[in-house]
Amino acid sequence: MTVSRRATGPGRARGRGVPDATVARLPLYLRILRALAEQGTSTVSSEELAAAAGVKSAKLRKDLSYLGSYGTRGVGYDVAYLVYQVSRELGLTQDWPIVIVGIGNLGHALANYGGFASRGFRVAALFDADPRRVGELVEDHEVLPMGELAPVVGELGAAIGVIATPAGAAQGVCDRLVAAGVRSILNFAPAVLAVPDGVAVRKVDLSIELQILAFHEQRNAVPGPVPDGAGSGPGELVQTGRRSRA
Amino acid sequence: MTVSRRATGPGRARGRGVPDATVARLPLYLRILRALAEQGTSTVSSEELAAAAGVKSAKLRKDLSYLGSYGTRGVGYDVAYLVYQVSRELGLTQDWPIVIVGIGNLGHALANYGGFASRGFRVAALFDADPRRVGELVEDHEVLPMGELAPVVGELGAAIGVIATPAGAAQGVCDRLVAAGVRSILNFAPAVLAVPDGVAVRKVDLSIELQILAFHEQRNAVPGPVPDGAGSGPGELVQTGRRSRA
DNA sequence: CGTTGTGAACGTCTTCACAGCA
DNA sequence: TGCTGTGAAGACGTTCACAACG
Repeated sequence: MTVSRRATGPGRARGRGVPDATVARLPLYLRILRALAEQGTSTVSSEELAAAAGVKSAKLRKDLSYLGSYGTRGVGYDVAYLVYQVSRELGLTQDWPIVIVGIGNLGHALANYGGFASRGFRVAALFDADPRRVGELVEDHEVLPMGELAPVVGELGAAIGVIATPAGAAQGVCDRLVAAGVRSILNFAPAVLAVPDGVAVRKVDLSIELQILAFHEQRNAVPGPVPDGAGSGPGELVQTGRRSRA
Repeated sequence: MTVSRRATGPGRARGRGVPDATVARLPLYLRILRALAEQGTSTVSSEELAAAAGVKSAKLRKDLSYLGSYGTRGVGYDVAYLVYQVSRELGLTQDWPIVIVGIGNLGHALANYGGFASRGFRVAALFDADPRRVGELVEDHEVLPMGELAPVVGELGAAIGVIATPAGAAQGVCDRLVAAGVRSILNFAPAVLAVPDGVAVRKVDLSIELQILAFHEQRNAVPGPVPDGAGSGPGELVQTGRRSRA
């Protein structure tokens, strides 16, 4: 499914073709590796790194093995080297200008979010359809009218767009982003977007997340103590039980 | 993994034990069903509903089959009835008071987010550690100091907590929420949380979402036109290609 | 000796294809 | 006839267990 090249014959190819599930975990590993680097740790074992990420060590080793053989047996992984390799695999060695459409409460929060810049993402332009919001200054950026979207996206070479509009406006905004050349979209609007082949969409739906938790609560409220163990991964329903500090 | 009861012997049990992947899609189906109901549609086929959700019809039918046999062969599903059944399965027939900790940009946006109320979630209290924010009025709620967390959570009977603090504060806030009786946590802080067994955590990491899109961009930039088809589901890397309107 | 890297087993999720029913 | 519900097959992801190796 999706987008990664499942390559060369059986058993997944040499180097190319990182599984989706692995790609979804790499940013987490990267965050932890960076924290380790900052605190001066130069080497880390799969056991330690896995514990910090909340996954099993075998999973972590298999994930990293798709990128190459970057560890040293009997020793572990060199933190700085691994940071570089993971960053490169994710395409974070370059700068990604992003545009945000819909500068309401959420759009504001996203425009101000500090976590982007440190990962190679630069909020390059903000757009809103509401004339009353156009011209407003948000974090060094003037909110632009929708008419400016195509020319500005083209000029910036922005490949990633964020939709933070109401649901009703999302598809129209999506179409305009795609027409302007955006090929990756992060959608916060509670709407299913239709896009042409070759355009990637990821969605974040806050209400859906809560509903999944409600399911957990309801199921747990009925029978008594929780009967299961922990699990991990991006597709998992919920994470439960992580005894000690990460 | 996780939390749902995988029950009664082989082949998954009668009625009980909805797979995680299915649970994660139910809120999406529910949203579409509600929209259909509002526009007066009384019956829908698996094909139509699946198209609107961006999944294959067989997947949708299998998903719904875990809840019971609520369709009519040769006809389809009764929209209103299905809305009720899905809501019940998700535990949305009751009201869920939620508390939000960390009323910065994101916390503000969450407190104001309209999508919660319509799904049975009620923002019941807001907390912040910063004395300058305490007392502030956000959407009918006065921001409370952290000292109030335990008593207020207990009084409200809040089972779901949202963490929107900086990463460094997340684990401490999490511990206090758990101590106060919260059993489900939605974490927006970029931190891996350690929780005791029986507490469910779901995380939303905005920066991770962008990094996954960056991976897609980088991979696509190299070889040329996108070589794959579409896919769907909550664990998927990215959704690509959804030709027509949903 | 300790830790990585990985083949093989296992479990889960998706898709196919069609039997079964209204 | 048309659509649902589902067994079976296949794809994917995780875990185990150990060979390979610094």
